Amino acid sequence: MNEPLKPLKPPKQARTSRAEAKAERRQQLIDATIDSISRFGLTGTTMGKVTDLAGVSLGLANFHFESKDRLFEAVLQHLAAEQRVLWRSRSQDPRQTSRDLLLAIVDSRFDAAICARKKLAVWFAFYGDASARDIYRRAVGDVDDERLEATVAILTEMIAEAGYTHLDPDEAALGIEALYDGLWLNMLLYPSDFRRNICRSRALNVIAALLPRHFDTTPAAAENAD
Amino acid sequence: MNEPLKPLKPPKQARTSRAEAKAERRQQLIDATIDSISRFGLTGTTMGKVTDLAGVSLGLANFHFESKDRLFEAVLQHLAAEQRVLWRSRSQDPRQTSRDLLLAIVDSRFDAAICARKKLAVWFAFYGDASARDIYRRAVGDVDDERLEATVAILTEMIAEAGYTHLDPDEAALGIEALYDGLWLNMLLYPSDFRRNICRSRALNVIAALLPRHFDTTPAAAENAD
Amino acid sequence: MNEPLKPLKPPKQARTSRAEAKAERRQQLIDATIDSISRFGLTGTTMGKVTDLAGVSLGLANFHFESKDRLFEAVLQHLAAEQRVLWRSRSQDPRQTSRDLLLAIVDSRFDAAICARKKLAVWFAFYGDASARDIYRRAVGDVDDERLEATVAILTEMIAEAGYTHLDPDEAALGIEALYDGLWLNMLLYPSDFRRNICRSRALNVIAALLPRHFDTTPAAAENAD
Amino acid sequence: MNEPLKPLKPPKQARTSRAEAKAERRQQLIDATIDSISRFGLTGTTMGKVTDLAGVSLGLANFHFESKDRLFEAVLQHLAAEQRVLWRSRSQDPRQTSRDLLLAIVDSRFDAAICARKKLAVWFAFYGDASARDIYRRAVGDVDDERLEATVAILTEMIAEAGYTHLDPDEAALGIEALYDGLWLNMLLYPSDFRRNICRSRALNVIAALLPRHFDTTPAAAENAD
DNA sequence: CATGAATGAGTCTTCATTCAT
DNA sequence: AATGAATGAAGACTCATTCAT
Repeated sequence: MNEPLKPLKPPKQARTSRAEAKAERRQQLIDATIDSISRFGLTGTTMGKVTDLAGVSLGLANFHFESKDRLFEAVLQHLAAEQRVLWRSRSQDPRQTSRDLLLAIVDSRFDAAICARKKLAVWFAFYGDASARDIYRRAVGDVDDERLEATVAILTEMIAEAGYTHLDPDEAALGIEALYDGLWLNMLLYPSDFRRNICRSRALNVIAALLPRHFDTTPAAAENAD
Repeated sequence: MNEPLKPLKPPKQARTSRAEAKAERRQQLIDATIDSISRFGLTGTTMGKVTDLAGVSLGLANFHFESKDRLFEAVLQHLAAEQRVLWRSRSQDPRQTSRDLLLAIVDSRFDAAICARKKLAVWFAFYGDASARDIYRRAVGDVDDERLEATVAILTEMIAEAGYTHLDPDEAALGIEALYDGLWLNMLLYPSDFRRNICRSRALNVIAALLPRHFDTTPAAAENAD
Repeated sequence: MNEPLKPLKPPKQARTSRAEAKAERRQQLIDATIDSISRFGLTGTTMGKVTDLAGVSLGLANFHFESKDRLFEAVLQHLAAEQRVLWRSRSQDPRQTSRDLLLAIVDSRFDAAICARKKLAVWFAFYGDASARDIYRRAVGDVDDERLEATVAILTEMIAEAGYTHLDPDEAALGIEALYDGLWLNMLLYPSDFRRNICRSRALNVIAALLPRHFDTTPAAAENAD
Repeated sequence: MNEPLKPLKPPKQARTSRAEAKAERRQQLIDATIDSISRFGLTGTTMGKVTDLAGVSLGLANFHFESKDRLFEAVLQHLAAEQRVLWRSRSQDPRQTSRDLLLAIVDSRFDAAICARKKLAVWFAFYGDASARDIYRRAVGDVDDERLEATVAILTEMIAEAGYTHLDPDEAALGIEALYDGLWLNMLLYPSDFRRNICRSRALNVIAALLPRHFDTTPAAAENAD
């Protein structure tokens, strides 16, 4: 418990410009914060631990971020942006079908870099803390909405294509998004039982049950879609 | 911000025996803790706030529970027991079909008393806090397992009844349980958009898609099952 | 650390009169206090620990003794009285020489029951605590003075008998009494290195050096005097 | 009783380097702790009183020393080091006889700076507190041993020089060291009756009785040796 | 830019004492 | 007599934030 925290990375490297050095410091602190939250929780994350992990002095965190809350906000924005960029980069091709676009969302949701255990811990730390929930909504509410709307649009198209009558795209989108969250929670709470790839195919299984005409419904096929 | 916290209940009532009075005090403190966690988060919940809300002196919390952690543990055990009792009481009748038994789980998961916003906040507070996760597992891991196993057993029976070949009961059970959790998260984060009944039927929609022979697949029918 | 404290003695025994039962309870609490101080120090001795060790309820200590300080005072008085009674009982015989009387003091100072480690711990606990020093002086100052005066009287006689000219009885008495205390401290701090009998003969060695005509000065002889 | 504690020294002085300022602060806190223990005992010494006496903020004590126990350890180390340095500085000269060397020990034991009442109180506070005894042994056990061994060596030489046959150097060393402790206790408990110089010569009287060939045995001579 | 000493409010926990039963 | 629930003041320690260097 009292062992000193080891910095995540070697102290310094060859710098380039002034602005880049500054951005580097910020990122260093954000990474350290993610690390700390995942290890000690939001409660247990102190400016001291963050700066220790980042290998910088205590004062520096308050210099780059105005306060602890601002630092937390930056962390969430970083994570949301990371996920958004990945998703967008996989949804660029105009030749993609609606099925491709839905898979792009699933794949970015269950990408190895995205749902690293550290990062899941951060998300749920903010969900779980009443006072941090405001930070959450302020920082990533828009990104959440954007992705949900995209899912609705995709499902609307798929439902039209398949001619389903019993499926409401809004309803289905909300159900699917909720499913992702639930699976993320499983990965966080029981990481050894719930590996990333298994959860991804589990999500696809449910999606396949909802949209049988677009997805082969045999488990084997779902695995292949990986 | 500094306004004094009002006690949840009138200070005292007609007492009975000494032991009952003690149990009453314990419950009073547990209720106050739930209230505090939902309002201020795990981070923001202090012994002082809890005892203020309970309308008792600061020292009493440490007298009845040995420490803050033990108090938290008691809170989780209370919540888990409450849900388990409700579920069990709805699964008593030997004439219930497997469909009935599955509905009993859904109904207790989305029961008004169970998913009161306060209580959802408590669950996710513990999910989200790294150090509280141990408390969570210690306090309710068994109950979680029990319910999951029951779901697997029910689904195994339903799959056999319906003759599905593409559905694995373990997989489906994990998916469904994850869905509940995800919907709970929605209720917590966006309570005005995600009302309890809507989430319940949203869960049933997905279940119906997975098990079409047991559940009518039209949304209207799902609503009726309420 | 958290193991429950076991009561020193079986809870109750056949009572006799009312007054005796009361005295018994008091002694029970005094013994428990000695035990607690020796194990946890004055700082670490709480009314709760004392009553746990005594196997009685918390309220009882405040019933028999008015406060913690009064309890402590009673403890010191008990210890001082015990030692005084032993010394007096060994100084009864009118045929005793001055040498015998001095030995009676040494023997009661290094009696097994008197310098049980527990009790040494209590003495030094009170010496060492600034605020407890008043309690100490109030409780046993008189007994200390009485024994010192007796020593001075004995030494005065011995010096006269031996015809020493270089020895002041007051000085010598103070030196000898200080020596006892120093040896007691050794027994307390390093109990395995400083056994009671060794310390007793060590005291006698110094006394023998001061009063060679009354005490054989060979170590072997000192041992024999035991 | 509630009068505010006055800082021991004027708040600030001309500073030098950063590191020196830090060491100064540490010493300031150690001095304040000695003051507090002597006035209020170990029990009555709180971090708040210490920092008040030092004229610094509460948090600073935990910044410089990790905890109350560490602070106490530092205090003992300081006192032990102070005494050791004094003794060593008086034992430097190679021309010193064994008698000189023994006097150097006595003189540092009864030096005005060393047995200031404040400091005596600290020593006995640690002797008397069961839980503090570990701190004591850890902090100064080695220094105690070193001085005892030196005394044994000196006595061995003196006994050889004088050709005593009845005196064991180990025994005599332990007796003499115990005597110092007992005299210290007198100075602590009854400061008005037991002044430092009187105790010093009282110690020398006993030493003279043990080693008559090295020390003149008349009281007057002993006083002269001051 | 960067450091880290310093502050002081806030939190958990302990504990002597009281008092209704 | 005896119990033990209840009180509330007090203490150790933490930590976000500031600021002189």
